[in-house]
Amino acid sequence: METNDAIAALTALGHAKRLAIFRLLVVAGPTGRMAGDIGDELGLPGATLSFHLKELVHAGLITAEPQGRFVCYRAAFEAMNGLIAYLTDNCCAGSPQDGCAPMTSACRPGDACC
Amino acid sequence: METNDAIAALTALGHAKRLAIFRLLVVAGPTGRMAGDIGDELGLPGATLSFHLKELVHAGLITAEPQGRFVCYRAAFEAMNGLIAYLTDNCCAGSPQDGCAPMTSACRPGDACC
DNA sequence: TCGATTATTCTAGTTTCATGGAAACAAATG
DNA sequence: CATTTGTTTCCATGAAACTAGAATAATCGA
Repeated sequence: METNDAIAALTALGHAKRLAIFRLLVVAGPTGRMAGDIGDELGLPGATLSFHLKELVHAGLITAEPQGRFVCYRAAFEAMNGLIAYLTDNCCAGSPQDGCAPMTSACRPGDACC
Repeated sequence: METNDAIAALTALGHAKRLAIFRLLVVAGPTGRMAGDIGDELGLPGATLSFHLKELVHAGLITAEPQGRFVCYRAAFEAMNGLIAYLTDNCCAGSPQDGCAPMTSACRPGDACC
């Protein structure tokens, strides 16, 4: 993932309503959710919802698939994983013995940090 | 990690200069870097650097430790890992068989998604 | 075709953030 | 104590983001 992509993704997620939308779609999984469904669940006016959905699509974090009158939104899991990889890339300059991170569930055996 | 903490962290990272600072500290590992050192490396004026460092500290992503006239900044790896865990928490409502994510390096065996 | 439903774009008002020079502050040094 | 060096705070300016009502576009059922 490029730096600019990471910034775009992080900026998009750094907002309460967009993070709520994204989390909703992450939990929903590959099935996704309809736009109106999301708006109902989060109590967002149409225009506001549409604005934030567009931001998330533009950041590459979700995808939109029109289905007749409806639009199905889904989390882009590859982008999410790419973002996570970007944040941890080359941590501690690749010297695990530095013990930069505690052994948490977010650490993987092959990581530089762990 | 609480939702508000995650938002604060994501907002802080969603900015080119702050992301550069954070990445620098992630690569530096537990040793950390001095404030002036960071400013030199990234070419930031003192005031601007101090502003962004404060934002990152406030978001819990880095820590500051005064050492005489110097201040050593370090990445808060636990916060970083907590943020990553927040993003992926309960993905696909805990049904791995949905195949919500491809098997990437960011996926761990125990994940709901993978 | 017509009306109802769903979603997006337009638009304007408000708020919030980023920048960096100058000044202030703190700690070490002579 | 005065000076130097490293860092932070103050502040004014300019830029960008958020919100949501109203208008618009697209689709479906009757």
